[in-house]
Order: sequence, then C-alpha cells, then structure tokens
Amino acid sequence: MEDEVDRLVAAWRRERPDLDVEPLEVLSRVSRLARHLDRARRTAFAEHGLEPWEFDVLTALRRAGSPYQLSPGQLLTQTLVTSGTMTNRIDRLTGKNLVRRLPDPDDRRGVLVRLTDDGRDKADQALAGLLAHERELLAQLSSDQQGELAALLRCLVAPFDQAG
Amino acid sequence: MEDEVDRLVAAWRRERPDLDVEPLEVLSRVSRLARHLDRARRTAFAEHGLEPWEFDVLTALRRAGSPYQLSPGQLLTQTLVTSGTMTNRIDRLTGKNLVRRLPDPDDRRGVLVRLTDDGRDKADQALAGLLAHERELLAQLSSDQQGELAALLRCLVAPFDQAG
DNA sequence: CCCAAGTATCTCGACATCAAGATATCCAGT
DNA sequence: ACTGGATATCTTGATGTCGAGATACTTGGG
Repeated sequence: MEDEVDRLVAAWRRERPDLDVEPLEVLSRVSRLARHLDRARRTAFAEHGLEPWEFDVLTALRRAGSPYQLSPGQLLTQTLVTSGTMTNRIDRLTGKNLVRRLPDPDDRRGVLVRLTDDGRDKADQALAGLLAHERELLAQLSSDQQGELAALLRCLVAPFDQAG
Repeated sequence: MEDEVDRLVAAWRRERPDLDVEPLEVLSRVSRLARHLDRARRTAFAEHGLEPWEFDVLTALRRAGSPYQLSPGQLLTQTLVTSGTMTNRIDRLTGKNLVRRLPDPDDRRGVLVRLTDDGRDKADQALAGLLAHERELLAQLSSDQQGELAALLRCLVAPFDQAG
C-alpha cells in the first residue's frame, strides 16, 4: 500500500539526493493524517449540528465531570488555541446556549465556563458518533498495532505537553 | 512518560465507563501532535521569512523537478486545501515573486504555476532548516522505531489518499 | 457539428484564528 | 499597607481558509 508521502519522499530523493529526508516519513504522515481527520470529523459532527471546535470545547468540559466547568485557561491547554480564540468560542457557545459563563468565586480575574444540560447532551451524542467513525478508520490495524502506534506517538507528544 | 491524551482518556473512562474510548489513544495523539508540529514549523520557518502555507506550495513545486511547475489542481491534492484557498495562495506568492502563473499550452482552461529562481532558493533553504528541526523531535525514537511508526501511519493515511 | 456533462480555475462573502496589547486582579517581598 | 511583577481574560485588526457558485474551456455521443 502506497500513499502520497511515499511519492513525496521519492521525489525528494530524486531532487535532493544530498539530503536525508527520513524525518518526513513520520512527520509528514502525521500532518497529512491530521488534515484528513479534520475533514472526516467535520462531516461526522455535521450530523449533530456541531463544528469540530465546538466539540473540542464541549467535550473538554464534559470530561471534567460534574459540575462540568473549567476556566478559559484550562480550556486553552486542552484545545491548543490562543486566548483570543477561546474568548470568541465561549461567546458563540454561550449564544447557542451550550455553555454559560460564571464568575470564579475564588479569583475575581477569573471566569468559569459551565456546560448547560443542552451542551452536555450534545457532547455525549457527538462523542459516541465520533468513536464509531474512528473505529472504522482504525480497522486497518490490529489491536496490538494500535497499542504500539499509540505508544510511539506518546513519545513524540509528551515533550510538548511537558513543556507546555 | 505521560501526556495530555493519557489524562484525556483517563477522564473519559471515569466519566463514561460505558464507552470504549480506545480509538482516542491513537487519533487524538495524531491531532494534537499535528497541532504542535504546526506551531513548531511556524517558528522554524520564520527564520527564513516564510509561512507554513508558503513552504507547502513552494516545496511541492520544488519536488516536481525542473522546470518546477504544476497545475493548481495538482497542488490541491498535494496540499489538501480547497481551490479558492489555492488561488489566493498563488496570488500572494506571485506578489512576492516566488512563483509565476503561465498559461497551460495544452488546455486553455488551465494554468501552470512555476517557481522563480528566488522561490527555488527559499524552498531549498527552508527544507534544510525544517529537516534539522524535525530530526531533533524524532530523537526520542530509535531508527527502527521511526520506521515502524511510519509504516503504521501509512496504513491509516493510504485509504484517504487512494479515495481522493 | 452541436450539445450536455464534466473539468479547471477563479470570485466572493462569511468566519475562525492568531498575535499583540489592554485591563483588572492577585501575590510576594519589603 | 504598598508596589512591581505575574496572571487571567478580553479586545482589536489583519489574515487565511472554506464553501458555494461563476466562468471558460474540453470531451464524448448523437
């Protein structure tokens, strides 16, 4: 089985035989796969009337457990967006009645974003749909292979998450 | 070594013990790693005065080999963006004198995008810089592990690239 | 030769994101 | 207490991307 990255690497070896392009075999595949996943997620969520960015925020809150609230700052580290983006997202989700903003009782600079009942339902439904979709994509690999892949990826992600 | 995805998965197992969230171990790591890579690439390219999207287009043309030209359509499939986006990119790269638009002699609907000498130099420099950067990121893994990782990722990417 | 369907590229408007800076609050050291 | 530096969030302006539709050309069947 061949993919675009195989062609990409072969092309570089022809054009720049002086360079070692081995790193691209891993990292270009990660980037391209992520892009494909984004598109797939977009269509998967459309069934539930959600955008991927809405899913990211709602599920972060859902995972936090009752009472389903986090600060914007905590949401930043989980979703890897900037603070301006998060402010904007919270505004729009508030407009759709999926979250509410509450003052943080312990820090008057702070805010807590809390899931509404509606938001919680949407998050639960969309998660189930996403998992079904993703299971299909991963059907290419055995359970052992998936575990191996996850472990290797963890080695690469961890340094970023540590530094933060 | 632990990462954010470990925490994410643990949180789901606590909140939704009824669901099998195994797929997230792989696919959430792919998405998050891609996001980290995007950021790292942005700073790496800044040294060369390039944006990631400029790099993507210029290197696609560079890889094509002399005379370094491709149609916008070919660039679409390589960069995974929409046609409107590509038109916009070509416009801006033309403005910076990194590429030129030429009429396709065989199809009057078509256009060929060709790298200028300037564009070719930028592409070569930025590629070398990127590879150096990426090699560091991959230092976490042995050469064998990198090969294994690449092979597993290929299984997941290939179906998308086949379909189109 | 003509027409319909297909293809290649571009146009346009809406929108999400980012970076940098503004504002308000906290906190540690004096 | 007070002050300077950190922290949390929001504001703003510029920009890149997408999706849908427009335009121009090609191709195959009748």
